[in-house]
Amino acid sequence: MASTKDKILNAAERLFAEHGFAETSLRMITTKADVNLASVNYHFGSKKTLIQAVFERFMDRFSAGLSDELDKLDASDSSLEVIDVLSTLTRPIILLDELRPDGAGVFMNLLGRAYAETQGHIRRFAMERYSDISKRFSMLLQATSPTMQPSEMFWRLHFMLGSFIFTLAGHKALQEISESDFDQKLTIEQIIQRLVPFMSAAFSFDSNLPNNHFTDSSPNRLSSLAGE
Amino acid sequence: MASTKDKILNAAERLFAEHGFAETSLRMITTKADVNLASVNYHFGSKKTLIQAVFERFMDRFSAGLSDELDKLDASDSSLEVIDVLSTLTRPIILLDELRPDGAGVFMNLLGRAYAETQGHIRRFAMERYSDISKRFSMLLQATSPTMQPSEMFWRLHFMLGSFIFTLAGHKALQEISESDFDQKLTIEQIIQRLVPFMSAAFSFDSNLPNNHFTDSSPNRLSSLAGE
DNA sequence: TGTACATCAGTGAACGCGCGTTCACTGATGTAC
DNA sequence: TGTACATCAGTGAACGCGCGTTCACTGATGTAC
Repeated sequence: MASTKDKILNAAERLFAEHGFAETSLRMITTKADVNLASVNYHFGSKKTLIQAVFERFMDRFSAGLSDELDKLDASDSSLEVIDVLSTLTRPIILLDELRPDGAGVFMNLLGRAYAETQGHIRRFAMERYSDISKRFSMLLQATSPTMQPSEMFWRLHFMLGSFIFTLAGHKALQEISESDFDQKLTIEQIIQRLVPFMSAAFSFDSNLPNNHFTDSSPNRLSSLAGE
Repeated sequence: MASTKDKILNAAERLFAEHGFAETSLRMITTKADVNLASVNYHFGSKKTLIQAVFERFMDRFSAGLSDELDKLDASDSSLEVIDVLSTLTRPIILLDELRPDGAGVFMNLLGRAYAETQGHIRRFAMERYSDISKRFSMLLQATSPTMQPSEMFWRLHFMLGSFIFTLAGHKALQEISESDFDQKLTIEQIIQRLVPFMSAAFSFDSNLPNNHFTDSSPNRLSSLAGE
């Protein structure tokens, strides 16, 4: 039998992802968890710190999984390509999804909401607590593209992050449309396996090379910025 | 002097983007708009339909702008590349941003929240009302990549949509980090001008060609799916 | 031209409701002497 | 071994508050005869 604390966390993570933070009441959580209303404030202090605890529990599992994958990458002696680094995200996400129903979707919803916060107190907390793993990841990515400017790397990382969060947070709706329109029900794993090569191709794009016709069609400030 | 109805819409769109739908009360809106509390229900019927009206007003301006750009593209006789189609998104977004303070950020926030809705009543409404312009856009994109499977196109469109929404909705935080870390304050336009070529490179990636080493490193279900 | 009625935009105050939080309390287990 | 006290997990009921919505009403403008 799970402890009261765990029962609250389990119920909360489902409901937060389903309805959002503000739209989920403590009464909904405690009813679903089958615990006393006051026990949330007893164990977590407030609704705000409960949200933080739910996010933290997911993030810890994810970053542990990612850490394992990065270890494997460090151990291999072949030279790293962009796709090798991005592929390390796959298994940690799948693991979350297997851990509990729609784990990946719930996690990405929480992550998206954390990022969307205007005040950003969760984001600030996350950037501090998980700076090691995120630095490790971006150093490996940097190594695959040694000539890329750090600022360009920064923007591309966030472009990519947006795709991952948006797609996986809303994967249920997308899967439904895909099934009704194309008779093709993709699993989460298959979605990620489309997303990873797609993003790798974008990452590998060299904005310094005028090897494309884009630069002719409009003034391209990209190359001048990235090249300075 | 703006009408009461417009004053409500103006105040609401700012506050929704800043605090979200649920966290913005009608009292906050009517105070900011300097109108009577009951006038929201008088003009819009309920909070729910007010949200819809705010979203609709933004979306109408955006789709009108995009329609103009697509007209220009139809008029040109040169053969279209992916980047030409994606570039049509730039000006309509900039126009929203010039229309009112942080217009692009507010719009993308609303769009993101509309997509994140589990029940999706806004999404359903949007898909119906704006299906013409979105079909027109995706047909042009399809034309640049005639061999791409429709299902692959569908997923890539949403991967891209995620990047746009996520990046522009949170552009203020990203701009701040960029400025403090790289001494480089990008405008919205400059962000889009990094995003568009990045995404174009991803779109142009041909998953059917085994011209990359990716397929060797792990079982690649992509090519088999896309190639059937 | 005058009167009666209808429509419309807006208002001030109140409604009931669900919310997060608090508080006094219980009962079980552990610790000190 | 027995007693007193402390700590901990949990509970039931109530608290005050802010919420969206409603309602009776006002005053201005338009329309019919």
